[in-house]
Amino acid sequence: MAEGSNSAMGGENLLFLTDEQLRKGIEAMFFAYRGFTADPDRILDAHGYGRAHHRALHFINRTHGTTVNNLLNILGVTKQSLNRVLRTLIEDGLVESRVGRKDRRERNLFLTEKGDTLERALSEAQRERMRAAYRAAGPQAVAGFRQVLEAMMDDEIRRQYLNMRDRRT
Amino acid sequence: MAEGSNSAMGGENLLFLTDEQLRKGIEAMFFAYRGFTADPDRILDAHGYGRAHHRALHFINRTHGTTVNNLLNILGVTKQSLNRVLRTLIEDGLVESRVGRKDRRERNLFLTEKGDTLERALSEAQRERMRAAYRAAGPQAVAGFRQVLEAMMDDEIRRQYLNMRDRRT
DNA sequence: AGTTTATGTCAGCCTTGTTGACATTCCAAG
DNA sequence: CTTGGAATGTCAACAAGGCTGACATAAACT
Repeated sequence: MAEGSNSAMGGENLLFLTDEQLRKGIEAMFFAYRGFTADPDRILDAHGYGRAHHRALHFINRTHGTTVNNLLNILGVTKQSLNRVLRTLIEDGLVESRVGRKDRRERNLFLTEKGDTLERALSEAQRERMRAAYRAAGPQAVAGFRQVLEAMMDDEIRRQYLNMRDRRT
Repeated sequence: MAEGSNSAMGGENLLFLTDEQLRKGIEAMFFAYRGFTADPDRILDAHGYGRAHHRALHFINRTHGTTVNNLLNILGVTKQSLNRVLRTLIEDGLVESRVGRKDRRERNLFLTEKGDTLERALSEAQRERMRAAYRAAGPQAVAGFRQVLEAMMDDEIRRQYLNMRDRRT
């Protein structure tokens, strides 16, 4: 089923992909990712946090009340690594960890107002860059952008990604 | 094609960009980048190298005979950091450092055959994923993908990126 | 001759990833 | 009710790869 999608373009020539073009795409990913993280990095730095904190804040905000285990799966790091970050966020009063009501072994994670404020600042910086890029590239491009990115994810991850709010545009 | 993309082409054009959509794009970047680096990471690991080595190999291959300084600009790290990586690559016989002919203070960097072999293995893994993603998404999407990524880079970087072989598709 | 540039290198620090070991809590199956 | 195992937290140790600062050379420039 994955095949046959080509026909969509009226039998158009199906991607002549030279190594050159592919390498160019690879470089585009590399450089764009740098830009993508540059703005939040500056804000984080001013607060004494790193990218790991940003990721935690982002996904806690995304899925209010998520458990630690769920967060581990999404982030793809070890619990020890996440825990270090999480601990400082909790100590600093950005994140609240509540004992689960159904299963009291679990902890449900929430942003405090303070945490929400920082998350908002970080994501606003990032959204602003994304918005600008989208504007510069146009609507057609935006659709293509998402399609390629999604196709590039590992299967397991893509499922999680698609299940995260907003199913399909 | 129906030019102008959407319907509205008037003044404040197109793109209703909800925060939701922007956040979704941000997550797509995050997850896709993970997939993007997953395959090379496995190969690198087997050789006892890390992502930093991959980046060095990639750009030395891209611009044969580049100087250390040039590489520093492209990679955006300190010379100490690059040097650590470069030293092991030279010691292991993957990279050759020749004294500059015009200016003998400079070192020109080249991949040895061994270095070329590894670079090829790494980039082939990455190109394969990129190729698959492109195929799955279609030609339109590919163009859009590159456009958005380029718009997302910092200006300075974008210039370097565009000047790197293959000027514009 | 004196200054600047390109590179290398030593030392030390930080973040964020890893493993392994172990304690605690507490759900759920027997 | 006991117990196995899941979910979580935490301690310790280590590695990669960023960073800064200081200093050494050699070559080029003025």
